[in-house]
Amino acid sequence: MSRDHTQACPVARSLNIFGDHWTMLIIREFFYGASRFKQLQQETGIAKNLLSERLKMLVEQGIVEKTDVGERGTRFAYSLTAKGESLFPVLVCIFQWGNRELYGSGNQPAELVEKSTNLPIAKIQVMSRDGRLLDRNAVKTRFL
Amino acid sequence: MSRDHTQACPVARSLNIFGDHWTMLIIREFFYGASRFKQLQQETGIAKNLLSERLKMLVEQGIVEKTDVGERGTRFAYSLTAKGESLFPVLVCIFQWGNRELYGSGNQPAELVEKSTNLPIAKIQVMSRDGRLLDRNAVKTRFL
DNA sequence: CAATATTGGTTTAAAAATGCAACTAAAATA
DNA sequence: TATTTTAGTTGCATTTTTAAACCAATATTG
Repeated sequence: MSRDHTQACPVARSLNIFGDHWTMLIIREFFYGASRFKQLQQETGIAKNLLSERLKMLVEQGIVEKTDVGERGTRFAYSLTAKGESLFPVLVCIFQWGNRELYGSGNQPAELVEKSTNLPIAKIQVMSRDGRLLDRNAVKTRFL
Repeated sequence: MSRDHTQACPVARSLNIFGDHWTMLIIREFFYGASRFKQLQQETGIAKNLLSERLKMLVEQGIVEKTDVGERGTRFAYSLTAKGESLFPVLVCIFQWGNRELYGSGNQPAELVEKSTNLPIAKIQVMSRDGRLLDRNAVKTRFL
């Protein structure tokens, strides 16, 4: 990745971690159940050296854990930490945006459903704490 | 940006558009009210050639509009289209994740509040259509 | 148990993208 | 009219990415 953003902004700081072509795709694979290096590499199509670097970075950032699974060997499993799992809404949000805006209606390749009911999940929206829908003009950033 | 993802996945396709170091930061500036080239460049810190390229791409993608504001001149204003505005939840989601996970509690540089009340907005969450909270294990991707 | 295949990488070189500074033309301002 | 500002473009050095080859340890097969 290119030089880090230095701004004291949560968006800029987040982009320092997953603001690139591959990282969010790796995270997606974790949500789809991948855990091994090979899986991650094949499912995303990323080059092995980049995957290696990205995983190192994600482990450093506390987003991914690396555990030994080969009886004192060189076999490892990668998985999301709690911090990594908390990216779930971000991933869902990106999924939903792409699905709504990047395909003709009815041409979507997939949809997110609740496992137990098979029903589509709700559209993610920005709301007030008492449940009113907020459009972008109703929200501002308050600097602390 | 690097070579396009070819996967038929809404996440991969979205990353082809904003999966880089700068694009989401440019979008952030639009939500903060920027409209001119100079503003976007100064607030984000992006190099001018890159900003130029990114804006061209965003206009092509139908996310940003370029309008002439200088009485038949070379003065322009950029603004989000409806497609661009629909990135608001994605941006909010990234903001909230960064704010919760990347700073010690109480050290957040900013928070998102409702303009009219000054109260913090709700945390964005993944829910079923009837309003139940869904964790990542309760959701799956159904391919169509 | 020996031979083969798989995993989880590292290394290298070429291609592409980024960062930075210098330059420019038109328009706005003084 | 002179100066400044805007909205870029151009060129070059640096950094990243891509793709392929290579490797050691482990697991699987016969």
